[in-house]
Amino acid sequence: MSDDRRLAVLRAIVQDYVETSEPVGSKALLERHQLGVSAATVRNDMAALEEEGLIVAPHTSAGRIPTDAGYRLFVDRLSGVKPLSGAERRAISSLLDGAIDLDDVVDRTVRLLASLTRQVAVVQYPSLTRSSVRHIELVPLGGSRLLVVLITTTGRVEQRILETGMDLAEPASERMLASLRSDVNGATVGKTLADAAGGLGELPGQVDPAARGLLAAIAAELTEVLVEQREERVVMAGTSHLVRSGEDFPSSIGPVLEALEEHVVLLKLLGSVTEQGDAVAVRIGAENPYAGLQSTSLVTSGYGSGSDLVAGLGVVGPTRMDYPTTMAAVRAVATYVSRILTD
Amino acid sequence: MSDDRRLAVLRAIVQDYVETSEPVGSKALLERHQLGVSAATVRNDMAALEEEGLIVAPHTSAGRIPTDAGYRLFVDRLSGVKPLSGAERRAISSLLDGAIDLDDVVDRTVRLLASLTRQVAVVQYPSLTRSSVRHIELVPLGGSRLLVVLITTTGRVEQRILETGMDLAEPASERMLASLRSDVNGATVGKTLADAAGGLGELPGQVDPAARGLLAAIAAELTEVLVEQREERVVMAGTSHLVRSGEDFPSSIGPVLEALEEHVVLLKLLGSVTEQGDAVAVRIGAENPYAGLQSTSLVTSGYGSGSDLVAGLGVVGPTRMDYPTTMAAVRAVATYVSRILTD
DNA sequence: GCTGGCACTCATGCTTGGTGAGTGCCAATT
DNA sequence: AATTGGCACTCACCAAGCATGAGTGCCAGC
Repeated sequence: MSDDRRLAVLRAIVQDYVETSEPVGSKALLERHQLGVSAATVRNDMAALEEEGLIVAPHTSAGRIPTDAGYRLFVDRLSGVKPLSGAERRAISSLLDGAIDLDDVVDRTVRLLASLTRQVAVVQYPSLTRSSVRHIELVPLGGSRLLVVLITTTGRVEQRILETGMDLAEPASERMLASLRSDVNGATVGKTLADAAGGLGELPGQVDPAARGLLAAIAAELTEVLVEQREERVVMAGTSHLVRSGEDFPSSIGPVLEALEEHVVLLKLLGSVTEQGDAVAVRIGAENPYAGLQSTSLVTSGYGSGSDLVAGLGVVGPTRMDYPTTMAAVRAVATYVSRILTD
Repeated sequence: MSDDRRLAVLRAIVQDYVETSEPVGSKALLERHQLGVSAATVRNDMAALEEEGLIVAPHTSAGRIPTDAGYRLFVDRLSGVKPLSGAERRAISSLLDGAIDLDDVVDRTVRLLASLTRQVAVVQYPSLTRSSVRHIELVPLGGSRLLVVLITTTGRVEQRILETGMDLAEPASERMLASLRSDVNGATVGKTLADAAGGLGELPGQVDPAARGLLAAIAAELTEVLVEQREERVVMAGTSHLVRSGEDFPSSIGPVLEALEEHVVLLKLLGSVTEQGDAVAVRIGAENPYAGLQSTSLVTSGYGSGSDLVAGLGVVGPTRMDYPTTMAAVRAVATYVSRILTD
């Protein structure tokens, strides 16, 4: 019994099932693929594949559909990554090249990915923890309020408003603020965000005692932004594509939508991806730890400027998904966005 | 024939249909409401209501359901606004009081509104056009790039990065920047955003000729932010609730999701609302100009700090909606958020 | 103007029987 | 030992038929 042919049968089953969304039987397989053997032989192979847990029959007299494990094998060993068409490449570059700032890049990316894959696209904002400080600005507002602005190398801007309890309009305060500004910048600029938080901690000894209270407040605020990275954001597009592939979800798309709205979940999923380098990662069905996403697959990739990956992006869809095409699209978009961010 | 009773019948039909989501017949009506007349009489009234286009029968031997016009009449004349329960009030205040900054307020508001109404909630960020300038800051980045930060009275921060084409690290540039900073602020602070754009236009005559080019670039950038308000943002939550009420949509929830993803559409809808003061506005079914939302209703309200309304928030759901409760929730959340923003 | 009664309509749900896709197994062939 | 053709068998699916009953419109009487 040839292992090769069995795998060829699995590949054919996955391809047909993805295309037709109907369980595929031995006869249909023979018509659409040149396997060079008879239907009975294919049936024997299918029985073996079912034995190994790679395919199942939804009911007695129906064809087979791949299991999660079947898709996994397909992705790992049976599918090349389909190259994108020229039109698709052009669409990517022309759309993303028109972006005017970081928000716009992210927005265009997520929409592009959604329409390219016809699936739900998710893009994480370039993460704070992996970028470094470019500038910190202190801006006195009216009265005693102080605006703290943090600018990162990835072009992201974070701001917090701080109640200082002292009158910032006084000349003394202004001078103090100016020196604080240069001290804080000196202690942080160029460092990664985690290091910068440390740098701030060592500062108090060197500054004017009168400014210490203020510095402490500023440091606390910045540390919160820097370390706790509360503000990690994701954007999403293409949720309406879920409806189209609604039959693929056993119960309903409700739980899926709920899971997707829980941004914390998405961040976890994308976050774990960036640790794997910039390769496209695929998580299939129950490989996924979150209840609402048990019958979905994720195709994700890290992206970012230069060599350090700062965030993840990807696509969420039914396990019955055209993996080669989706993986190609995710990879292409990730590399293109990375290139744009590097400039 | 008593007009009053006919309207009472309409009210009863709307209430029952909203609750049971099934066409309501004359018999069911008698059981659940004390109308003091017989089924036959109710049937006569229903025939009259159908004549007026307020209700329809989906097919011959079924009860009646309200038309858009029927809901309209119900909302305008037949429904009080249901007061919120104490628990709901407490939930609103405790949840929103915990917010730490503007982003967080908006985020919590939209989630709160979604879970309170069990519908899709939409919240527009406080609009630029209706707030005024609190501060403008110019921050030189590395090389020749300049960061322009705009802070509004509503606490919103907008930033743009500008390629100036000159070396900003030079002492001369620094001095120039300092004077520009005060000039620009002098010409804009305290003005509404539209007026501020005008103020910037009059500035060039008064400044150092060497700085004119830079000023023009800054002014152009700010004008874009100020006037074109490109960055108006909306956030959304509770899309999974659409699935639950899926049967209420004739075709599918697909088009609805698509329309909701088109933020421009949402902005238009919410924008037109703020012109009507802070009353709760209801748009029912086909009253709505957008194709995807023809079978949905919107319940919206303006909100904002003090007397000037700066943005809209609301709820999107099927026309078969519990209007009194939804309107109460929207109103309560709008007033509470307004109060928070005013502090 | 209201009511009870009555004939009529028609969506819905259930049962029934037919159809066919697909399978598993076996004996024959290479 | 692997492959193949043949064959009996299983069920999901569909369409038709039928019963049910909710709901209606209309009419004659109060």
